[in-house]
Amino acid sequence: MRPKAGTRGPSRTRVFNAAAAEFAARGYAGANMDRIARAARLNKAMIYYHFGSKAALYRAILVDMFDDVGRRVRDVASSNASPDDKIRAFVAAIADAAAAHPHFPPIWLRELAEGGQHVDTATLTYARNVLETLAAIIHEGGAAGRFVPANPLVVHAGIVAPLMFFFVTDGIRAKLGRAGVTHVSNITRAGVVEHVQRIALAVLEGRVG
Amino acid sequence: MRPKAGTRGPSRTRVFNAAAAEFAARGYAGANMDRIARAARLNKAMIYYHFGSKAALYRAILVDMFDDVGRRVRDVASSNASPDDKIRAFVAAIADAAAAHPHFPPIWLRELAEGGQHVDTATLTYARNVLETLAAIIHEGGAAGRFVPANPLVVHAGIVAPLMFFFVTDGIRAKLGRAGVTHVSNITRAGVVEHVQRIALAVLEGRVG
DNA sequence: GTCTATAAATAGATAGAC
DNA sequence: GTCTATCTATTTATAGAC
Repeated sequence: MRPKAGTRGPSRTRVFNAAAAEFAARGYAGANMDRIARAARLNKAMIYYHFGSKAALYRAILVDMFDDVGRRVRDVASSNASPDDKIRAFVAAIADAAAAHPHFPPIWLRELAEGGQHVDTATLTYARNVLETLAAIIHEGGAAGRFVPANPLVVHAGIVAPLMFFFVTDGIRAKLGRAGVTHVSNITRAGVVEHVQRIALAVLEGRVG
Repeated sequence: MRPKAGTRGPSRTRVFNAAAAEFAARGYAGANMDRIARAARLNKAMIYYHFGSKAALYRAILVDMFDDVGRRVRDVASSNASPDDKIRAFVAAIADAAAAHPHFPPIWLRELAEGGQHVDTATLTYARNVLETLAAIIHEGGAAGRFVPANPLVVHAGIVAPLMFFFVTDGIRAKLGRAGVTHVSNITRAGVVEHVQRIALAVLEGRVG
């Protein structure tokens, strides 16, 4: 197995982490190589020494992200929990991955917004595996007579979309709170995860209509 | 040959439409003033003549977007439909606004991803009004004994997040389809809207847990 | 209102020393 | 592996003619 990004030498790791933060905050086009170099406490030439180009650097971050999510999700599917618990664990796994890689939600959201422009075949395969894993859990639950038939892509979107929204709207929720909107502060990560788990199960168990 | 849609009308409108498409496709930083000018079949100087700067042009599009969504949503709330139907109409209104302004979902999603960096006070007020309108409908349903208490922000996210995902993932869904993922083609706008309506009502009527 | 031409700044990428 | 210096292309923005 390829070593995880971040274990391959101090300067490469520093570049990787600085770049992840920069891409998350400003997007691919908005990201600036000079700023990444400064944040990594290195010079710009070192970025090109380690990664070759801005695009390659970005793709390395994408692959690292999906690699991790994929691993977590596969662990869930290969456990011998009940289908219900696997769905709960699937939701938790996505949330855990997002919490472990704070740059993940903004980067992924932007990638969606631009139609997966920077997603190469390798990255797409990782993303696809996450989806297929969920599909397998749904199928398993159907075979066990616990789930009704459901489109895996729709269920997936119903899980990922609200979670990404939650992780990404910290800043905006704070802005709304300062603008006088109530109900802002009593939204917690655990609460959102539980909410999403319940909705996913209600859908899969045919309790929504 | 007839001008392309979006290049008709007075020059200010042409700039506006071309810019909306460009910002949607490439984000604020990725958008290019030359490309906007070409798409509007005008020269770049005209953009500055009409809007002054790239940032001002972008903000004009943001305000226009939220202004329209706000109008549609207010119409829903001020009708005398039942709370259930108002929720259904609220969901449909968001989807209609997104369909009427195809640039809306990608721009909004990116804006979320960067924490509302380009959202000024005016835009925030529009966004806030949409939320308060939903809160009012929820409150009304509660007073009528039809809805259980629910956090409006959570309900709002549960509606908007999946809808935005749907509108924004056309390209990626096509990519996934070509990569062999099944269940991709039988996702329709109407189906997603109905799904989201049902989930929102299931949540508000206390049927999810 | 509309255009051409260009200034001024920025940013991705590379050369070459150490 | 790390650095400084720089090349080259791109891009926001403006000047000024018509």
